[in-house]
Amino acid sequence: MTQSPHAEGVRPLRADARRNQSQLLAAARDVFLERGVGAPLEEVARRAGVGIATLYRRFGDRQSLLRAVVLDALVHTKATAERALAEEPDGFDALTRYMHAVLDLRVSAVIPLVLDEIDLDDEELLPVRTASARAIQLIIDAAHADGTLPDDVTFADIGLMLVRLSRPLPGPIPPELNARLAHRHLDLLVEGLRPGRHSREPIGGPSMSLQDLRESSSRPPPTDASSSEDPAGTGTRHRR
Amino acid sequence: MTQSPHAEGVRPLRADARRNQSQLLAAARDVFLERGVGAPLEEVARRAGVGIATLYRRFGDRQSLLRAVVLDALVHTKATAERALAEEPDGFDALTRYMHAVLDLRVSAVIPLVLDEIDLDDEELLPVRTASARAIQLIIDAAHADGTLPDDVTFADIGLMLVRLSRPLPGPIPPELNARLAHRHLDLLVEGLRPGRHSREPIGGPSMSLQDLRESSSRPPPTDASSSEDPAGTGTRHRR
DNA sequence: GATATCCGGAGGAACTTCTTCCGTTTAGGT
DNA sequence: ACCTAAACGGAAGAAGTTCCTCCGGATATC
Repeated sequence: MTQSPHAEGVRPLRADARRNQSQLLAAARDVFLERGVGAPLEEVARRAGVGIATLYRRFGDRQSLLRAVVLDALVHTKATAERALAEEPDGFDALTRYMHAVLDLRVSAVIPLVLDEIDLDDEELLPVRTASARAIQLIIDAAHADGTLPDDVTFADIGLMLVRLSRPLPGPIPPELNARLAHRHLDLLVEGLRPGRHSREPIGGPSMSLQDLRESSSRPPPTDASSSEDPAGTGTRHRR
Repeated sequence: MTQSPHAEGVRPLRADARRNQSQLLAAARDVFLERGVGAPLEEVARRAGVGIATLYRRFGDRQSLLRAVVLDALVHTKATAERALAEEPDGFDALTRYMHAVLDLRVSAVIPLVLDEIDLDDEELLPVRTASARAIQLIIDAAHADGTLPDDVTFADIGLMLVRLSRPLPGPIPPELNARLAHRHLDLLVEGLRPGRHSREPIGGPSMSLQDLRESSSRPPPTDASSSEDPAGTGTRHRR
């Protein structure tokens, strides 16, 4: 996943080892998000489809694994933010796009999770962290500047709402539904609850009743009730 | 906390026992919310300020405790919903008020949490559950009816957003700040992100920078940057 | 086809959590 | 003020998890 900037002199990993490493990283991100940073490492290994020994071989201990997950998250977040700002002329559009993209990374909630587990201020993490924060701040500044985002909505608001939206909902909800709900709820936040806004399009994602919700753990989620697109249900399409 | 409908023939609990029971219930709710339903019962007891034996004396096992927490949650939710609907003429106002009140109960996220741990369909829980759901649905219907809530915003949307907002944010955030942020983020959802809405008042709660956020685990949260009220910082004041 | 690199899973050590038991404390009536 | 049934707390053995290393076997790469 990460294009690891392999230091010179150290021979690169064998192909299978590299593959396992990135699978472990992805699995760790998901497991830590779902069950907290104290989750059993055996579950991480299992979900990555590798043996526990491989996890210990790639990442010496829980700390290193956490650090790697965070580093990965920061790098991707920064790239995502920069791309959004570069490609969307309107500040609000850039912000919206950034937020949806970050949800797909399933990454924003990792940083607060590890806050009392690892040191974010060391020389490896600090620069990436600063750069990432700056990239996000640029988007927010842009949205403030062209008046499309109220001044009292700040960095922390955006970041924390992303944390709330990124965390998988508790209970036996299938991951795919969870992802679609996250995007729908982001739409809800972005478009607001009140009606009568300038020609509001219907929000994306499944419009579910309590009944639907109850059945969602067994059956596949209902097709979008309010809109027609995304028949394949890839789960990555959404408004805007 | 609950006015337990003491069955006849069974002598009522002694005063200290009753107090401990409700403290345990509150502690259990918080601990399960923070660390999941698998959290050590010893921590529940510690937070309730009682010995572990007392927990086992009041609630035979983890299951019973979970059931009691859920029951408590449902009863309070229902009451809150009914009060909101009765006292607010406007549908949207009722909904908003209900949502803020539920956040204060710190209760909505418990139901999904226990979904695969206990049976919600038995004869004790089912009626309360149905009644509670109906009360909420009434509010939503009212808001739909007088056009203050878009039709495609459903029961599940409201419920799940409350779950997201009720769960304490991960990381070392003091509980009091967590509560204020939850209300602020609800305001964000309710009022939306876009500016220029009909004379929007500033949203409540701390308007924080990344810096503020970082320091929030050690220092007390900053006084509201955007508004002046709530100098005592009781944490229960918010917009609307 | 040789070999350095990597893999998986078993298994003992260490730790966490559960749950009961019993001597001590306290509420509430007289 | 005193008595007693009711309730309490914490210690401690049992049971269950999780950690982490070691080694025989598999596989990528030259």
